[in-house]
Parts: sequence; C-alpha cells; structure tokens
Amino acid sequence: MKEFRDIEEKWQKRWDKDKVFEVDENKKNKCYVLEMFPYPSGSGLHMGHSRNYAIGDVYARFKRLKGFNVLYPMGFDAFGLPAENAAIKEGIHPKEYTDKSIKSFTNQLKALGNSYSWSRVVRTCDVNYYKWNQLLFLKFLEKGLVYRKKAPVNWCEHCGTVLANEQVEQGECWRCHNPVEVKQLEQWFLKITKYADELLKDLKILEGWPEKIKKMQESWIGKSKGVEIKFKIKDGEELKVFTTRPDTLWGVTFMVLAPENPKVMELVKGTEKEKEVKRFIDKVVLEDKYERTAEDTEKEGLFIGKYAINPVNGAEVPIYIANFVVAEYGTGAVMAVPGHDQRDFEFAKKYKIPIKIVIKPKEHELDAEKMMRAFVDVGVVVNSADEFNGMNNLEAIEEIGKYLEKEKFGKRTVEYKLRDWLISRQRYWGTPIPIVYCDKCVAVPLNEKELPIKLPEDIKFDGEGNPLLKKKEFLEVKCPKCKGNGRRETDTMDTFFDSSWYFLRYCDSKNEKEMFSKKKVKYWMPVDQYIGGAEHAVLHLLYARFFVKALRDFGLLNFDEPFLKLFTQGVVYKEGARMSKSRGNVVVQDDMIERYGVDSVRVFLLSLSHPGKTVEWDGKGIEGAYKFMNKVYSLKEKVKIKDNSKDKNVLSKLNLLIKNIESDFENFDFNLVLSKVMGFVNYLYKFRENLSEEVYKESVSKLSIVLSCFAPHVCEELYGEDYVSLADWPQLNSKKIDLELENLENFVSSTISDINNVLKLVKIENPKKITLLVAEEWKYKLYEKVLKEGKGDMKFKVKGKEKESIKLLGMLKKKGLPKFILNQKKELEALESEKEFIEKEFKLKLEIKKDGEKALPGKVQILIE
RNA sequence: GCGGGAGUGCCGGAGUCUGGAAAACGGGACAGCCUCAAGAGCUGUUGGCUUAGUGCCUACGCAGGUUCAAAUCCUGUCUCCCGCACCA
Repeated sequence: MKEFRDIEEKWQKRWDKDKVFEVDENKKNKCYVLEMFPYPSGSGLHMGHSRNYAIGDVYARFKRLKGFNVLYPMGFDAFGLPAENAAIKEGIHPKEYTDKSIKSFTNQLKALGNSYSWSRVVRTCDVNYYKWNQLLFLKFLEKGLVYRKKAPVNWCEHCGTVLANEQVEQGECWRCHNPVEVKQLEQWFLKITKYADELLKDLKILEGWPEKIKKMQESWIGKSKGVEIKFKIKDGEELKVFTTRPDTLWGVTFMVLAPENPKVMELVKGTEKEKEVKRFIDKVVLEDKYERTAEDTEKEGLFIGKYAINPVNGAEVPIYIANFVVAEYGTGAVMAVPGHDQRDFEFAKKYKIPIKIVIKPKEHELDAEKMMRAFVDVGVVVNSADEFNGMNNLEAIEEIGKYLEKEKFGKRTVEYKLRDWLISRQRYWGTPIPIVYCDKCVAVPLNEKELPIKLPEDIKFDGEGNPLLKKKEFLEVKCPKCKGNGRRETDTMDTFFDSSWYFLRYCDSKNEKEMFSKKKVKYWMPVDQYIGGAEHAVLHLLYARFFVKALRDFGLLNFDEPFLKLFTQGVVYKEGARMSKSRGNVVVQDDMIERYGVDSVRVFLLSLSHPGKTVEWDGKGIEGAYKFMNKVYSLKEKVKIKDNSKDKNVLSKLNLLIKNIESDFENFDFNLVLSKVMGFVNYLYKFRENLSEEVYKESVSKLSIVLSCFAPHVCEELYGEDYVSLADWPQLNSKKIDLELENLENFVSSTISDINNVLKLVKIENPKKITLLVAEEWKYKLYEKVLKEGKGDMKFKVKGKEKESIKLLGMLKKKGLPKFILNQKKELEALESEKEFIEKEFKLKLEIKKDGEKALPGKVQILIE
C-alpha cells in the first residue's frame, strides 16, 4: 500500500534524524526493556522474528508513553558457528558474512519501525566488545572461577567442537542435532557450580519470571540433600556412596559402580575378573551415553568379584558395575536397595539378588518375594536398628543421617546436578582465550596490558579444523612468564560467554576504557523487562545470572539478578514445525510489509493470539488488520458534523478504553488491547458525524497515542503534533465514563434473564404479581420508557438496545402481566396487585464490574407472587 | 515417572481470579446493497429445532458435587502440547 509505505518512510527517517529514541541517564524513572539479541543469520527476518520484536517494541513504547526513561537497545550476537560454516560453504570470510547479515537485519528491524536506541548497538565480534570478554576471563581466573581440566566432555563431530552440558539436548547437539560423543579432553571450565546454591535460592526473588522457566532452572541445578556414606571394601580401602535415602541403609543388598569410575579397574586389577570387567566397560562406554542412561534402557551389569561391608550392620554385599549409574553424579557409586528403589529392584530381579524390606506401609506387611515393584512411598522403618524401627521413614532420614555423622560412618552433604560450564570451543569465529602454553610454565594467562588478543582476520578456510592452528603469526608467541617459546591457545570462547553480559555493555556501549561505567550500569540495571524465547531457560538465562553474581562479587555490580521480569514469547509454527530457514518453511516479512504496510503487519501479528502462545501461521487474517488500519487512517479526515449527540457516549467509551487497557499492556495481553481498541475505533467511526469537533479531535488524538504502540507510523501521522512516540499517556477522566450508559444493555437483559430464572424456579406460569425493586441509582431511561410508554405496542421499529426493551415488555406480557407503572420510589409494581403477601422472595444481585472508585449499588429485587 | 500449560462456534481467541443474558474482537463462509465488472466499503446471517414469535432445546473435553444460579468454585477423570528424565 503506497500511502502507508510513504508514511513509514517519512517517520522512520524523522525518528532517526531527531534521535527520538536515544536516551541518557536522567532524573526520570528508568525502564530497561530488552529483547534477547539476535544471532544475525544470512536469511531475513521471518514472521516469527517480526512477532517477537513487535512484542518488545509495544512494551517499550507503552512504557515510554507512561513517562519512563526507556532504554531499549539492540545488538548482535555475532560470533558463532553458522558464520563460520557459511564461510566454508560459500567461501566468504565469517566477518564479511556477519557484517552483511547484520546490515540486512538492521534494515529489517528498522523497517519494522522498532523504537531502538540504535546508537548503542553492540556487536560481539568487535574487538571493542570481545576484549572485555578476555579481561573477564582473566578476572575469573584470578578469582579461581576458571580452571583447566581433563575430563569427559561432550563432543559434536559435526560442529567439530566440544559443547557445554546445557548445549546437549537428549544426547544431541543443540545446534545441529547430531549425536554427541563423549571424549576425554583437557578444556577450560567456568565454575558455575560455586554459585549453584545462590542460583537456586534467588529464583525465589524472581517474581516476574514464568513459573515454568524457574522450575526448569531448579531441576537443572538439581539440588538434593543426602548423606555420603563410607563402605569398607573387603580386603581393601573404602568406597563412598551418596544417598538421599539413609533410612534404607539396612536394606542394602548390593553396590553398584559406574563403569567409568576409575576405582573399578583398581579393584579388579590382577583378579580373574579383570578381563571380563574390562570387556564390559569397553562395551558400555562405547554405547551412546544418552541412550545408555535413558530411563527405559534395559539395565545391565556385572559382578566384579568384590564385596563391600555395610558400616551399620557389617553385612557383606556384592559389588556390581552397571550401565545405569552415572559417573559424574555423587561419587559415581550407589548403595542399592532393591526393596525401595525401582531401578535397584529391576536390577536385583534380573541378577537374582535378594530383596530386603526395611520400610513398610502402616497398614499392612510387604512380601519381598511377591512384590512387583519397589515400595517407595512413605512408611514405617522395620528390620533396621532397634532405635529406628517403628519410626516414620521421613523422620528416620533425619535421625539416621545424624547417627551416621556421630558414628563417623559418613557425613551429610548436598549434591547438585549442575556441572561446571565448559567454555572452550575448537572453532575460529569466537573470542580468543588469552592464554599461552609453554613447556615449562604450562598454561600462562596473559597480562591485562597485553589485551586485546585480536582474532586474526587473514586466515584460510579449508574446512578442516580450526584455521587458527595453521596461523603461525598467531600461534607462535613468547611465554609471558619465562620468555621461552610458547604457543597461543587456539580455542575460542563459547558464544554464550559473550551473551552473558552484553546487557551491561548496552548501558555504556562506547566506553573504550572500561567494560562499562559503574555509574551508568547502576542507573540502568537491572533489566526491568526481558523478552525472549523459552529455549534459553537453562542456557543463556542461567549463564547470565551466574555472570551477574560473579561480577557482583568482583565488586563491579551492586545487584544480584540481571532480569527482574521475563516474558517468553510463543513460537510461530508453519506446517507443524517451528518457522526456520533450515526447515524451509519461512514466511518473510518483506512481502507482507510491501503489500499492507508494516503497521498492519504488526497489528495482525499481535492480534493473532496472546504473545506468549505459539501460533500456527495463517496469513489470511492480515486482511482484517489492513482494513482496520485503513479505518484508523481515515479518521484523519473529519467529515461533516451533523450533530453532537454522541459526544457523551464517545467520551465515555474513550475513557473506558484508556482505563481498561493499561493493565492489559502490563500483562502483555496485547491481543486484548487490540480487540478493545478495535471496538472503540468502530464506535468512533460509526458516530463520527455526530460528534463535536473537540470531542472528535480529543478522541482521535488519544486513540493515536494508545494505538501508537502497535501502529506507530500511522499514529504519528494521525497525531499531528510533535511525536506521538514521545507523547504522554492520555489522562484518564473517570467522570466521563457513564456507567448508566455502559450498563444499559446489561441491565435490561440480565433483568429479563433474572425474571426468567425466577419463573422457572417457582414454576409459576402466570404469577399474580411481580415486583421489581430497583435501587434509586438505577435511573435508567430505558426502564422509564418501557414502563411509562410501553403499552404493549411492539411494532415500532427499533434497533439495538431497544429491541431488548421490546423483549422485556413482550415477555412480561406473555406471562400474563398487565401494565406497569413507575412510581416515585422507582419501585415497579403490577397495577392489579393483590393484597396477598409475598410468598417467596429472591434476591438477585446484579453486579457490574467494579471500577475501583465506585461500586455500583446495582441490585434488583424481584418479588414474585 | 516429574514439572509447566491447554481443552469454549467453521477457525484464532475473549470470558475463569471476583459465579449472574456464553461466544467480545478478528478471520472464514453465505446472502444483500453499491459497481459494467472486480476490489474496497456497507448491511445482515453463520449450534439445533421451529408454527418464524417477544418461542423451545442443546452447548464451554468427560463424569459427579456445591449453589436459586457454574465455562467460572470443588472432586474425580480423559486428551493434547512443552520441558526434564535411571541423579541414587
């Protein structure tokens, strides 16, 4: 639509020129609205993106209108694999690819009309940004939060790099969905586990976060309280196990070690079992780890010929190794209680190991022979030490824990599922890790002054491994410590490192001297409203929280959490799958914008459904949004005034609208805002000839302010003075809301239904008398009309509300009721009333939604005889 | 198995917190007006029955319960989507 397109261009240029959305620290209340910054890929923005960014923009614009000093920045998560892969595939440099992508992203975001503060753009691939990554790395190292360790790590062959635990989804690489292998490698880890407890605890203060995301983090951190118990190995040293169920300690009938547990080979060394055990381990370890440890995988194990001694009763139990035990959790060894753990139960059945009952239900006995599954419910301790028998097992967990500590059999501990974060990546397009290796000094961190370590740009991509490995100038350096020959670290940082603090950099993105000015960060942070996808629940959202806590402990920040409120948008699906380039089911925004104008597209995308819900793409509805925008735009031209009979009504509707939508905005109920605004626009449009100039102007002006969040360009045009984007939210004038007017229809119809209900209730076909007692406040004209004039003439032509009045009259008449009159007390009584007294009385409350200031006395009593 | 969420016309979705004419708002379909025509715009219809009434009946996943009154509150149950998953 040409006209809309012209308007868009005009205003986008003006916004840019006048720096309308640029902000500085000032005395106003600040509001930091942030969307997760995008990864700039070569393909354009599709409808999923458009919807997401529209959501953020509506909120930011709303807050701006409400008088906040709104920081709403945009940037690019510009390092990462896809750029590198594109480089290999298409033969262009990742930098070039990224620059190009960022450019096209920027253009498309601008085309969307989003009110970003463009001067603050952050690009993580700029030295100016990533040098601070390097500084941070050194700081982490200094504080003992970074360490290098040889460990079993997740390796994605397809991406040619290791991955963090969080980046493995059901055994597959989060990015390419190829199976992940386990490799023993020496890598850099970030000690996120140090903050495990705080990360868990502080979830409680994140009231503005979706429950779902918090639960996901909670289970990812996976805290469990238990006891570490020492078992002696017969003729050997001791073996520690971790258990959350010390109450079942007397029911232990075997032990199981993870095959990877180094203790295993030590134990069998030189015994006749050695070969067999080795074969078993090799077999199990070769298997895909995810499959092996899936819940429905058949349990397999092997007795290793050794026995352990239960510290509390001296019982000797056989030691097994088995596929279902995870090496990394707890001590990589478990005490098995088949009576009270389903996994142990299955294993015991398979290998014919005895089952011993030590907890039983209150009411009946258990027979270990006949049990079909383990008893895991709450019960009573039996067959254990005398002092615990008869105790409720939950209580026994506590007591036995204490007992074990007292007897020095073990100690109470806490275990987490959370693992340290592996940040090394064997890829080129990322932040170089500021480390030099040297034969003498091992791994030497660089001095701060030597930063930044620039990522060399002049390199060759042959598709084989990390090109940095072949870049001599980069590779060969002097050891900073001994000045001998050293070799630079060629691994780069996980890009989630970049995104863990970018929101801080926005506060002061051009600072050359520091990561950020503490003062500026203090003003803007924390982010008031964060918006992004739920898929980052245990990735970015967890890492960023960790960074903030760590930086706080470095003395750089003075708050505990980066994001006060979080909104997770829904995904746009097409043909049953998430819209994405790789699936080839994208609908790009450009064509649609070209045809209908961007405001229509924005309105359409947000009217579809609640922004938090996933939607299946169906472009048909755009027509409706387009019609709506046309109608809105046509309000620019005032038609001839016939009369001003609707002034009151329109003002009432207008103020009602302003009142109602504010909380909808806060709750992200944008679909509701839009439907309410549409309702108002229809009303205004319908009666535009019956309005005084003032009222019309006021209506259009206020409408354009509230609607500017959704349709900023057309609304700028409509507003006509200054920038609507910087206007003040319209003042609510509650007095103009005419409740009588607004509730008229409601009142009549509900009265009808009340009478109906009452009639049904008392089963009187022809009641002798019906009395309606109406409160003084209900001076509804309609009632007067119906009851004064309504002589049963139902044939006068009426519409709308008045139709209802006919319905009321007719209905009453049909029920055999004669004329009514309205008396001074606003009591309505049947004329031919009997003196007989009322037999039944039903009070029917007619409650109208409260308006906060004045609750209506709305109450009608219907008395029937 | 655990956790989160959802079941309402042909479709997307309001309404549920705070019980009181179910279906706001939008899409789609159908009919009419306007047009040479198309589009746009406007008007109406869109659960069933119907003698066409100002009528009756049925309906908010299913089954119960509370209540004068339930989509809404309570109990049970089914289905679907999403996340985690042998963590001892």
